[in-house]
Amino acid sequence: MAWTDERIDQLKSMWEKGMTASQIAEELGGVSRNAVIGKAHRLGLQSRPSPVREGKDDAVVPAAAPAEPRAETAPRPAPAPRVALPAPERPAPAAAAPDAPPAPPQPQIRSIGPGGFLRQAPGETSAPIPPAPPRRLVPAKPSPEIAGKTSLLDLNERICKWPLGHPGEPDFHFCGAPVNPGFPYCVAHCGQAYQAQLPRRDRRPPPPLPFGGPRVR
DNA sequence: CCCTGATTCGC
DNA sequence: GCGAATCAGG
Repeated sequence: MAWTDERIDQLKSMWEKGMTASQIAEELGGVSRNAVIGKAHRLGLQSRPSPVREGKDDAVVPAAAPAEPRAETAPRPAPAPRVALPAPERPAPAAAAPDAPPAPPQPQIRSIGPGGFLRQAPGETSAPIPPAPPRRLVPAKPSPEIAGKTSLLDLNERICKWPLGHPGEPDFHFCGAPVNPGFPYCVAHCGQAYQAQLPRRDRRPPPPLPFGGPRVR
């Protein structure tokens, strides 16, 4: 899959929103997590707190580190906080200071409501029209019967995909046991899914189907 | 084990 | 430029 301008824009946008490389890769499709990370770096996107990178630095850095061990990598400023909430408190607008320049627009005191929207500030007359916080959409759980069972959405490389029940039934789900490595099913279901091929002479011809079933070669 | 991002290096 | 492999940490 090629890095088209559109996909690069999507990558930039999602990276800056703070989505993980895995999420971005999944969303874009056709690329791996590593590809996303590699591309992000090549694009010069700002790196983010990595579990690896921030291993040390207590009081060590300011104390004795004017000498740069590596002159190549520019010093990375501390990552900005992902959300900047308005200051919790503000002094009243300067009515007692006639000489003071006009106060810059003051951030309103707002609180966060359920769902992440910004509540209207007290005394605020016009609706703030809160920008909906970017949220990652996740599929809703289909039905209560499926609770605790392995649904289609739970499938991955390492759990058994053997279907139990039938699609459309309320409790249709999948086995979910750990797979037999290298196979899509657990050991038990591999036993059902795969059968040793017998020599021709040992094969029993299938009984004739009443409706003239699929042709057997 | 699962996950994360960073880095390297052969292509 | 690309991304799998690898590293290193949570």
